[in-house]
Parts: sequence; structure tokens; C-alpha cells
Amino acid sequence: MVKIDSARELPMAGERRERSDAAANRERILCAARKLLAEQGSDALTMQAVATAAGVGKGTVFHRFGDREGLTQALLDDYMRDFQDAFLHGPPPLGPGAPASERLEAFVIEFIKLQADHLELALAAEVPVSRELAPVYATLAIHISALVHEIDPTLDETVLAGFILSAMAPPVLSRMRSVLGVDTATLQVNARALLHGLTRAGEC
Amino acid sequence: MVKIDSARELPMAGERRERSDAAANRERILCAARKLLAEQGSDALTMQAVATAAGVGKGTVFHRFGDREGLTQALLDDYMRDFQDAFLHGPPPLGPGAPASERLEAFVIEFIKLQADHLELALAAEVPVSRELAPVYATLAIHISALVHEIDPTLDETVLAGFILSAMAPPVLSRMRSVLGVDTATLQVNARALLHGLTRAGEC
DNA sequence: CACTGTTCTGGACCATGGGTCCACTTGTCA
DNA sequence: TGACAAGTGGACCCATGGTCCAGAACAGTG
Repeated sequence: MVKIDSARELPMAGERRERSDAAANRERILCAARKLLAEQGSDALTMQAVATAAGVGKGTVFHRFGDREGLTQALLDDYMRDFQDAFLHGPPPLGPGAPASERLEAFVIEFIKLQADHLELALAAEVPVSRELAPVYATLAIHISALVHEIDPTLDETVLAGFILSAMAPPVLSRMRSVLGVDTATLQVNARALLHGLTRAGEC
Repeated sequence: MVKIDSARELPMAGERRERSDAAANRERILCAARKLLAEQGSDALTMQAVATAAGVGKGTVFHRFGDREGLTQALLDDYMRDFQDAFLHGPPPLGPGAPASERLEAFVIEFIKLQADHLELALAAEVPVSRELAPVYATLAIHISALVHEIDPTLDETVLAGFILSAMAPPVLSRMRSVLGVDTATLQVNARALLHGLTRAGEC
């Protein structure tokens, strides 16, 4: 993934602000991408299709977002920001204040809802065989790690976080929904059941 | 995925046996593919590379295996067969005879070992956004489902099976190993910990 | 307003990889 | 040995991510 100065409003020292036409194009591209996802699904999200839908050239899309992953991350950021805020600074049980096991449970419930509500985007943002987690997901992994560590310090929290995040990966949720016809609530209930071993660790 | 008569030795009624030169080529192709995976990793497993390494034309590879997925499934079948045998007909705790929760635990332990031992192949066999599970994995999912159902019939066993299988997906294991430097034993221990909520359900 | 350097733009172009096609070759069976 | 089905190889097609660069558009400056 190429590093691109993201949608920061205020330019830092030594940086010029993004030109106004460029900023406008960025918006048109993001818009077009969202529309494509909503109307035609994740498979339709090709760089060329986005460019055409936005009425710009393909080069412009790459110039603005670096590469495909940059584009999907920008899209993801958009709605992940609120979620991150909620589990980092919001009210319990999702935010700080509740015991770690409850926070983890709340996290999973909310995360599944989030993924389910934006499934096509989540699918499009999947990186086939990522050697490293994309930034947005890395943040989630760190949060889960911290909670797991608090629940049971003897575990390898990084590994557990990887397992948990991967269990709720977009392709799984997608398959459950489209092939098996499962609804979001069922996903949530069963995910919680899977975690009971962790969240109820001290209760036996 | 295209359906291709697989490596069955005995021809069924109305079928001609695979010609001897064709069978030989099938072997050479499988061999070359294994070698490529071992020496250069999953990324190197392109149909063209396999063909070249096997000393045949690309068309032959496709003719024999239908498509890329057919090839990887054939490769997978090869070592999955023993595993399937073990959990379907082998001795407990993996095979029938032990309580479901112990069988599930044993299954996970063994499966992780299997995946870890054949990581490159497992990675290559990953289907980016599969609408349906590949046959080999479908078998595993069914087995997990059955065990989960036996452990707790109130759960949606299909969903749980999906979660569990997905938690141990090749990309996760690969990332843990290469980025985080985690060894197989650690993966096994932590996977077992994750399942404790299920396997110890009746004990509280 | 005109000038000028920087940024931005668009679409032709490239590379890669899966998959198809079909004229030609080679086993197999009678 | 002849005939025919099966098998073969590699040129070809196509989708897609990504690069390039000449020219257009913008934003400070005098």
C-alpha cells in the first residue's frame, strides 16, 4: 500500500493544502465508489469502474488514493472512525468503565453489526493474503488484544485477537448471510457464545 | 470451479479410464506444483509456472484440473484424506468414541497442525471471496457442525462452524507465524482457550 | 491581470494471470 | 494397422491493477 496524505483538513508545516479541484474530485470518487458498492456489490468496485462512475480518469483515482487498498481504506475510515471513538472513549460497556469481558462482548456484538451493515465494502476491503493487517484492522486488533490481556494475562493476546477478528471476517459473514440466510442477530448470539470461554473465565 | 473426474483409479460404467500418458502428466503436474509451493511459496503457484515446471503446456494443466481451484483441491485432497479418515473413523479423541467436546478440541489441535505443516498450499487454496466453501472445507465444516450440535443443540451449529473454521484460516495462521513469529504450539494452546466456552459449557 | 511554478488530470499503455481454442499428436482398442 | 477418441501445447483473449507523461488547471505574486 502506498502512503498518501489522507483526508486531513489542516495542512501541516511544509505541506500545501490539497488543491480545491483535487479535493472535489476526491469527494466525487468516494461518492461514486459508495454508490457502486451499494448498487452492484463488491465485485464491481474496480478502479476503472470507479473512475468512470465519478467522471474522472483512472489516473486521477490512483493519484488521489495511491492504490486500490488506499481507496477502500478511505471508504472504511469514514465509518470506522465513529466505531473507534465509541470503543475508545464512549460509554460502557463498549467504552472504558466496564469490565474487560463485558467490553469484549459488546465489541463483538457491535462489530458484527457494523460489518453486516457494510458488508459489500468490507468484502471489497479484504486483502487476499495480507502479510500485514491493514491499518484500520490493526487498530481493532490492538484493542481486542488489550481486552484479552486484561481478561487472562496467561494467554497470547495477539494470537487470540487474530483468531477473533478472523472469525468475523467479511467472507464468513457474507457466506452465512447469502448462502445460509442467517440474520445479524443470529450471528451476534453465536459469536457471543463462542467467546463465553474467555468472557466467563473466572466464573467457574 | 469446473467439475473434473478426480483421481479415481477405477473407471465407472460408461467411462473410459484416463489414458496412461494423461495420468502420467497428472502426476508430473501435481509434483511440480508441490515443488513450486515448497520452494517459492504460494504466490509462485501460477498455472503457467506449474505447466512450465512440469514440462507441459498450460492447456494440459487446465485440461487435467479444470481450473486453478481444481488443482489446489487435488493437492489438498492428497493429505486431507488421511485427516478425514482420522476424525471420521479413527481412534478417539479425534475419532468417534470420545465426548463431542473432546473431539472438537482434538480436531482443532490437529487441524492447526495440519494447516501449519502445509501453510503454503493452504494459502494457495484460499478462495478470495468464496460464495460457497470448497468441497474439502465443506466436509470439515459439516464435521464441526455435528460436534457443536452435540455439545449444545441450542446454538446455530452452522454459524459456529463457520466462525471456528474461519478463525483458523490460512492467512491468519500465516500472519501469526511470519509477522509475529508464533509457533504451532502457541497457536494450538490459544485456539483451545478460545473454544473453552463451548467445550466446558456443561461444567459450570 | 499576466506570469509562473506546482499540482492535477486523463487515458494510452504495460504486466500479470486466469481461462479458452483448436489444429495437431498420440494412445487404445478392434 | 486403421480409426477415433483423448490428450496436448501454446497462441490468444480478457479483466484488472498499476504506471507514465504531456498538457490543463489552479494559486500565489508583482
